[in-house]
Amino acid sequence: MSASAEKVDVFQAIADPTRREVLRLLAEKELPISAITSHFPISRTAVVKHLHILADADLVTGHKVGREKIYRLHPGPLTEVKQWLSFYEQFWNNKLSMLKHLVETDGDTALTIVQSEPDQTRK
Amino acid sequence: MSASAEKVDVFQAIADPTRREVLRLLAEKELPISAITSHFPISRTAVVKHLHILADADLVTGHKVGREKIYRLHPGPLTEVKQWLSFYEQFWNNKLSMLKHLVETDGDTALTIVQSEPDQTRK
DNA sequence: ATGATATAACACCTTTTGGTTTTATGTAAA
DNA sequence: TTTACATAAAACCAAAAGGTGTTATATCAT
Repeated sequence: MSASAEKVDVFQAIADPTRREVLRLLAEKELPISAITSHFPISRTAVVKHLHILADADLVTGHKVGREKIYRLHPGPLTEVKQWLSFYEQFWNNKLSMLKHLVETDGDTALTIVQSEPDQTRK
Repeated sequence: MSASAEKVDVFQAIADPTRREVLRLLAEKELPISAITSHFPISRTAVVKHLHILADADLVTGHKVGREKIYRLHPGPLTEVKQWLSFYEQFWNNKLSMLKHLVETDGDTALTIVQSEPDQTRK
């Protein structure tokens, strides 16, 4: 519920490389707009727009100190991304990923496991 | 190195809700374009564009079988997102996050811990 | 061969995005 | 009280995003 309160999706907020870089900067320490701007080749106005988007996604918060507006990282919403990702981790954590997921979620799957006899041709 | 080979950033690829839904569908099983389209209220052409973006981000692969083009999930590039996220996990895993990160990464930080004298005005 | 199906390739449209410059406002310092 | 600084707000712009419809091509089934 900042100035705009327009609810930006966190996935969209982190889609832009400049905004990700802003988050990285703020991870080190909170910074006023001018300090953030000095790290980029773009105008202050453009940086402010990015900050508003990040604020609307609740990824940063800003508070005024004197004539400066200090922005601070607020990483909470990133948990949504983490949760989303966790669903896909099963697909690279083991080779049987697809099959495993099918078995676990689709009760109607008729899955026949063919148990091979021990190889008696050897020895 | 698909048809377009235009290298789409994975963060941008997953920014769109429709594309995330496509990934979720393909997580269950590989599907032809028509089957994917039937899950959305948008045109086939629009779906194909989303698939191309996902393919350019290497998140899906497509192969032709007869007259159908079958798309399959290829979750590998999501590790990039996971790595990016892991950097920020420290910020919600413990309360001292900001300070801890500063101490660990900035060797030049002159951090003075002011040890207060026991309060002798009391008692 | 013919017709239905599945995709591909275009051309086009509207809204959003990421950027600019300009103008105004509040605060600190001389 | 000027002057400089830091931000805010507004108008504007080009390009990209997300969508549409049309047309063409390849394949499967009759």
